[in-house]
Amino acid sequence: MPQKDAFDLQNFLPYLLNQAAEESSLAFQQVYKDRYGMLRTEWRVLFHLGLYGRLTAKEIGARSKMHKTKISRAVQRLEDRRFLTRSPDDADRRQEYLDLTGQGRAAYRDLHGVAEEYDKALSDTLSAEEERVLRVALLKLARMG
Amino acid sequence: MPQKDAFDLQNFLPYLLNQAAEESSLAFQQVYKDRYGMLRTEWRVLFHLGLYGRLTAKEIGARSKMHKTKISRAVQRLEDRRFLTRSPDDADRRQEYLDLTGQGRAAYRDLHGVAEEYDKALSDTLSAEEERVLRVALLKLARMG
DNA sequence: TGTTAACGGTTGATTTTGTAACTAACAACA
DNA sequence: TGTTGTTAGTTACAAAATCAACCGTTAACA
Repeated sequence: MPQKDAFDLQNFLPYLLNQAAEESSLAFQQVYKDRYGMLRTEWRVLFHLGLYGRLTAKEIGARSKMHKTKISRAVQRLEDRRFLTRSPDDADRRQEYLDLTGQGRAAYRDLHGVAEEYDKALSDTLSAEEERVLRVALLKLARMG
Repeated sequence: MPQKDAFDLQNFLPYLLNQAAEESSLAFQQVYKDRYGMLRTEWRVLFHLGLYGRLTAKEIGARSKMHKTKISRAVQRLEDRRFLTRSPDDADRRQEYLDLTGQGRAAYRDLHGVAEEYDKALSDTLSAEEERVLRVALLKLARMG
């Protein structure tokens, strides 16, 4: 009993967004995994530190909306692999500052370049107007702007 | 050493898509989880069968791009909970046909309605033109059209 | 036919995530 | 100060995703 129905999966925004997100992250994911053995959470933490400099785990959480346990584990792994260091905050000893190491900054610069190129390649599959509207709409849906 | 940089995370399409996808699936996820104890993979299998009728696991894989192990386990769980049944294909005994049970169809109809309403609510945060362009762009990025 | 390769689907081991409970430090205020 | 509540971050355990190896069937073709 196939339902001929106007509303199918491809019209459902959450599904559509998920498919587009998955498809569009695939190739980039491969790069940070192959080159640096990183997971998505680790790449995100690295990017935050590369972009904004010294941050605490909490600040990364506020910006990225990742859960604190994810961040905690990503920081742990990045520290193990010498991509970042921690330093205690003497004013509030519950938290610690995170800084990229030289190696971390090198990885960040490398991946940042790859991301920028990759973003350009994706944008090139769209018209200028499509791209502009897409970014605005996504920001709204992600409630980031 | 904060890098003042034009290209930050919020400009990176895969990141933006991920954030929008996550944010926009949250509320709907809650519904199929609370009402039917389903996971995302299970909801997807249910929807495919509800929309297109009898299918094999392989056909679901081709349409949804989910990995076959995910589908296998989702089918297993849906069968355990009496949302679908399997029948052997005598012409090719490697595969089996999947059909929703009455209970499965009822769950599908319910969730389909919820999805449609939810999609409408999401669309309402966008202008008509934004919505139109967004859907086209997402289909392109997901390589579905 | 007999052999080999490919296919649909499942299973098991490992990795990753999610949820809750926890520790240590700080804050508020009697 | 002392008590109570909150916060930053970690850990333990359960749930889920991933990956490779696997089983039984079918296809290809010598």
